[in-house]
Amino acid sequence: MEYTFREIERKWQQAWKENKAYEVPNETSKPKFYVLDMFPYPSGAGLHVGHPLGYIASDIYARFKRLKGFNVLHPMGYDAFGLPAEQYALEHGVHPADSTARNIATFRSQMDKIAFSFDWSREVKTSDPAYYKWTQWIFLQLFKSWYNREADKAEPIDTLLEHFSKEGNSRHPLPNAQSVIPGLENNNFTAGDWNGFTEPVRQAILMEYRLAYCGYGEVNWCEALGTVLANDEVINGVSERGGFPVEKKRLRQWYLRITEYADRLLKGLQTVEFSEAMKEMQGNWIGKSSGAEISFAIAGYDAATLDVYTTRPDTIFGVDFMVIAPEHELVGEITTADQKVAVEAYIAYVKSRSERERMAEKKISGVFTGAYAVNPFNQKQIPIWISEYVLAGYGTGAIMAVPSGDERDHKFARHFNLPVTNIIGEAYNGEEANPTKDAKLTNSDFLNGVVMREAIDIVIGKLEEMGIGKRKVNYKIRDAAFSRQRYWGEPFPIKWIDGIAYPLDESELPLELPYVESYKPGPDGEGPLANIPEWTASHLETNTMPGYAGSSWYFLRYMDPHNDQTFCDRKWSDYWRQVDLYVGGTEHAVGHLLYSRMWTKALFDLGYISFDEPFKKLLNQGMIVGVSRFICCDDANHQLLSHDIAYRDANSQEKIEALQRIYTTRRVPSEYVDKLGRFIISKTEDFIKEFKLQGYKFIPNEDGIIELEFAIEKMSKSKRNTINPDDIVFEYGADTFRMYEMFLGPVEMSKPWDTKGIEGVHRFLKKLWRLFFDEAKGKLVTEEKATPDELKILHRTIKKIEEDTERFSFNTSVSAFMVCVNELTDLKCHKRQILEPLLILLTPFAPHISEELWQQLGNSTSILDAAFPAFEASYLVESSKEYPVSVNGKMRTLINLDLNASQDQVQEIVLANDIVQKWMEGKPLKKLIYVKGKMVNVVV
RNA sequence: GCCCGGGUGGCGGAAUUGGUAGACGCAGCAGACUCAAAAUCUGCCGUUCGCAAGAAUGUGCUGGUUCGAUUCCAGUCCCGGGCACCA
Repeated sequence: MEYTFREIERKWQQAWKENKAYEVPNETSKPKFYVLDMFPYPSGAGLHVGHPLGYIASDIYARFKRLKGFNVLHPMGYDAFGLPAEQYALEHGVHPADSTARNIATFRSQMDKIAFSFDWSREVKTSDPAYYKWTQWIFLQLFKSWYNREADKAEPIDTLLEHFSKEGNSRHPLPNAQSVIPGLENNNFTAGDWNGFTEPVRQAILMEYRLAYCGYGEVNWCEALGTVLANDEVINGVSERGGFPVEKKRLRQWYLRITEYADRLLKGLQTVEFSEAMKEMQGNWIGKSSGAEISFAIAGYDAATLDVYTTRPDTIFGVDFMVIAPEHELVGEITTADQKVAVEAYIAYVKSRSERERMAEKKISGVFTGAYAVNPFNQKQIPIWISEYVLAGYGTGAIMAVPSGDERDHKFARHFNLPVTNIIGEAYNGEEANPTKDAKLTNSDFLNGVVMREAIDIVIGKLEEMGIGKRKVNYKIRDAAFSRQRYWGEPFPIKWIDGIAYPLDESELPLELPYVESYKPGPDGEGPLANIPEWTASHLETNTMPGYAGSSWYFLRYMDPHNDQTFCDRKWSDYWRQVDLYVGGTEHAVGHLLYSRMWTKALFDLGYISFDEPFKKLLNQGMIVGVSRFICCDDANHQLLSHDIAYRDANSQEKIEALQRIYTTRRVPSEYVDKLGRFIISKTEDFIKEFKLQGYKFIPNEDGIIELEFAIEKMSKSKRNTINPDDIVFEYGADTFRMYEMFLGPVEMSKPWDTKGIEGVHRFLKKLWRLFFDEAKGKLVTEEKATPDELKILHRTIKKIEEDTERFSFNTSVSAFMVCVNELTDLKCHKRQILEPLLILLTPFAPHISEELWQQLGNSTSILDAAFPAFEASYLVESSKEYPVSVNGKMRTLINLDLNASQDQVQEIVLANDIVQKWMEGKPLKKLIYVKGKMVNVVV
């Protein structure tokens, strides 16, 4: 009997489907385990071999946990709303709903061929009204909540109303001190004020507290995409999708008040198992820094103080100038008449520069305002400058510049010839700033001789005493822009009446996205929904939610996917709780992962779930990159040459360079390349036709082969270097494909796809098959009792696979199978006692062949329900009495030492001494060291 | 510039975390079976010297700790990733 993988795989996939083998009950006595993949965005390109890497890893782990007796939730779905589908719609006139449905069907068929153990009965699609009903519902909960800083948690807005009507906002000042509320003189009000406010004023105030709120703000506007983007969707001044320019624009936007969660998002990182790199990235994004806010008096100007934020209050005597952002509110007021022209010119110049220019050039520029601040400790007058290197959006938009300690301040001082006060003695060399915290202060009045690190607290204490400063923590993270001027997203369940946002009633959900023929932008930066008369007539919000809305909570919906009464019954979220293992790429480090962590915390605060971190352990899979091939091309002579022919004489760098001037290269799509990376000769005609190379001739080498050059690149449809998993599965089977992807290397690592290596894994499965069947003799399996050597092989393998799989080392697991099968083949071991447990071990990796052989052994139930075999330590003890000995630190040989037999160390050493002495031909032994109970080291 | 990773054969990668480096696989070489091919099997496969047994050397580089270092420490050079006027 042969290993007919296509037939076997089709048969079992069918059987598992019919038996609903992967459906997971909520009600069971088993312990739970939740393994989740980041669900895909169903793009039109379909899956390539890089995509399933993480899915295979998580599938193996899920199946492994199932064998170990867990009730494993392992679902899959689609992140179906989003920009690309709409871009595609605009370009091709296909409705996003249609193209998305078609793409999902492709994804599904590709995934089915790889035999993932997903419970498809729990599938979710974020664009499904039954799903986004609850996305809208959660949005409403955020809208109807505020963050109580005293309790450090979100609460329903009603509790805030209670505070307001009893005591105004004295205990709960506006989260954003810079907020401007029309009709409210300053941002503080009493209970009496509150009760006297009109409804619009009250609503405007409440909006400033809501966790999901609408306001005007500087946003990242992308003209080409016609929408606003979140900070994490903008990279180096261009959009992540498409690379279009992004500019700052002031627009009405919805936001999530994620800043209120900054500290908890940071602290929560300590409770989850994310990679250090991932924690670092999130930590950077949140960007916590602590220091002080200091109010400087402005000479001759009493109306306001100049407030700066600094992490280094210890350097206060080194402040040589102040710098404020060009947008700073005081600019107009403090600028002296002399400087007015220069300042206005500078502000005009700054406005003329785009975000990108600013970032690309980093020119030192600025202008003096003519005004002076006063150092509160020594009354020194400090000039106030304006420069674009100070950002309006961070801290107070003003800094105290300490050129001896800060590189940017130092450059600025140099550029404008400002004096530099040295407050760190020899630690400052006069050439460049030294940001140390460990120097002793000089020129610093009462701080002279104090180490800077310690001076920080002293200064803050003094400032607080004087009432001109306070300890302050700052974060880089900004509230997340939550609206898109787009069609293909969740509509906001909000109605605008007389400028006030009213939430829809829960009974009105879902607010369905209307079907439209055109996705053209609406008027005045509004979304396409503004083009629909019925929509605007009902005063509905015309923006839609961003792509990350639906993905911020989908892991909860899988627990209770068909519930139409609530987003997820508390009973089931209490059972499944956190995702135990979350697998996905690093690209979502500061987007999706941060947002879903915030939503989880908010839902936790509001009492809807019982945990406040969604993902317990995060495994980041690497990318599988492609190998692109290029053919050497001699355009002058119309020849396409085998690489070795073209570069035959390239024995020096000069010659190589000379040849490179003669030849160019042309990209060869993967379908023209064989497994060994050579051009497939039979396709020359097609290639010439496709790339319009009429008259070109192919020049193979002596062996009739056309060798190609290669480069490692990211797989992409446009580069035509993708490998479709369907093709691999067709040629080798899903089991081989699964094992090979794991065998390539650690899951976390990026690596190039190399098709030729897959043969080895395929050979392994055939070899395994031959332990059970011989083509001529038929069934080989016997009921004979296993020998100790065979048992040793089995139990060692069980131990290794269990340990390696538990620590996600799937590549070494696959190797362990190969070693085991090689050894059993050598021993001609065909015993059921050995082979049956081996099949169970293999099930997570290669489910089809395992199930087939399992049934062939006469088992009546599915191997999916088998129990993971336990190893017996007794078989693992080394039977050999030989131990390695090192002499002078070098491992020399094995000698006959019975260390296990004796518990008495002295006896062992004597024994070793004896033998080693003999072995060393009488050379004296100076020292004998007993190490680790198994190793004897001798120093001569 | 700052912060994380990582440098091991021709290649992908192992090494129980301080104990015989190079498992497993690919590629390569030699052989068996075969009319032949495929498939399968066996042996060899870091470098240098040697007919061989064997010896020396070897985990980016330079030092250090140790009986013993791919593993720990210091310095240095490369490669990959992230952040980047955040005061």
